[in-house]
Amino acid sequence: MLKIYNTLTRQKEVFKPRSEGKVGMYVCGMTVYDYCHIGHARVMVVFDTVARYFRHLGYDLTYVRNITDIDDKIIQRANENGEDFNHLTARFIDAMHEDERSLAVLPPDIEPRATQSIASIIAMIETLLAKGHAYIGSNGDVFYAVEKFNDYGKLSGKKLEDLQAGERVDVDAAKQNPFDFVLWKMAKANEPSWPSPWGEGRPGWHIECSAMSTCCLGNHFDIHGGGMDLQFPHHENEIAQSEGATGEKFVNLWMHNGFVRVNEEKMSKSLGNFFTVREVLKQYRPEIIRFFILSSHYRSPLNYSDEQLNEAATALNRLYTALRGVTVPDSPILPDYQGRFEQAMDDDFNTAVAVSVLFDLAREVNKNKSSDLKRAEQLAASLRRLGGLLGILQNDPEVWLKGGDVEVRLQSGHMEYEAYPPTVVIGPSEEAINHCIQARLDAKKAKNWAMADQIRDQLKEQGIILEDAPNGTTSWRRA
RNA sequence: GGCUGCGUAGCAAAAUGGUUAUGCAGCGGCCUGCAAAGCCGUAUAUACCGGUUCGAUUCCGGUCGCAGCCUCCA
Repeated sequence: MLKIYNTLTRQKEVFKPRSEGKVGMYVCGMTVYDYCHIGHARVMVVFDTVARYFRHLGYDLTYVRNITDIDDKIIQRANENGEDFNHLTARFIDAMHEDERSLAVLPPDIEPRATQSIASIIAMIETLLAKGHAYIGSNGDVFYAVEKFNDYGKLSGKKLEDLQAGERVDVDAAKQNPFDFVLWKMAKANEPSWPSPWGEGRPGWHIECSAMSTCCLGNHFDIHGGGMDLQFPHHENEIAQSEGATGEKFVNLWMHNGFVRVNEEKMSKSLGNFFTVREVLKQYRPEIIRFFILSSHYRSPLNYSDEQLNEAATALNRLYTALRGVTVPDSPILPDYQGRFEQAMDDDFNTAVAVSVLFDLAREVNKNKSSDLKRAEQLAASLRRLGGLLGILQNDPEVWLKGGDVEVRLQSGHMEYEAYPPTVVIGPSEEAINHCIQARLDAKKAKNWAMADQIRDQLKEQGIILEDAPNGTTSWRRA
């Protein structure tokens, strides 16, 4: 029985789809004026994992994640670069897809873009005006009137009278209430714009999500997700817009993931303390990042540091080490482990516990390797398949363990969405390593332990760890 | 000021009204020429103060500390 924490009710609820066996899920995606950072990666990985699990449970899922490809920051950045805004967003959409692909994030079913949804945005604004939820301000912009929506604040638990308007930013004189927000913004000279009943302009940020989500999934759908910081005002405003326009309930269940932090502080663009995915990828392989994200619960804060990433790498090595040397048959997942795994995931997608099941499985594989190979193979198959549900452990173990430090080369620009980023291994070549291993085997045969140990130590300094097997062979991996 | 949420062993991170989380690091042992990996065993915990209870880390109240939102932000 799947339970999910609902921000709207502040508790875990048994998930009940609106329509038997079907799920509609909308997640707020990126504003594409820069590269994705680890915080964005968390959203992608978390909701990808949610999507994978829904499908594993047999739901017919429609996963929609939008792209905001027009807003003030995009215009500003394009101006700074002396670049057409369409060109700018195209570049960063490509880059985002590369990052996603490297993190084993499966593409959403629908990826609507604001600039391709202008007609439905305008239609929704017209409805809001007609119903008296919106007005045209003195500057020509169309605003949403928050006071006309009784439930305003129900998601974030805020009351209009408690909010501190103008505390950090000047209040726009064109607004009737300081918390009214823009639905349609009039274009200044040389700004990108679209024709509308109110003049040339562009949509406000919040309206695009209301328009795109209801357009793709219907007026009322199951799940809406995004980062914690979108709770207010973005999601609050989406509710006001959508419910104001349709008169129907908008979303049953709101999911919000926690922040990635750096030194106990939110990683964010404005603080400038962010690490882009491609930056981190220079040092860590993508699966390590994914594992790092999944090793804590999606609603908890996640502290980013080298120590954490290194630990994730070590942990992942342990899982791959268990898989090493075992032929993994195409057998079903062992029921007891599947049960434990699902119990964890059913509890609000508790990936941390799900991962711990993988470690238990790894121990059992290791234990049975020498005594009961058949059993070990079955366990390994379960380990690999359960890992697959989380989007990890799909590499060849030998290849993974020989991978070590790599440089992942992303080719921004116009790479095929499907292409996996090529990795470049740092350190001695396989040929050189094998040569050393042979020399050491000879030394061992001559019982020249000093020589054998010296060779091993030298390799270790270069990040190569040797492991002697009982049958006299030596295998190696990169640290 | 208003509203969220959090405080678990050396580190990270789950869970639970009474019973092993898990990973890394540590300690002891097995294995090994010695290692590595693996296996077995083992230590260290629930911010503080009250309350409810036969029993609380878990529920309730308070204190302290931390983070987030109340501009844009995943």
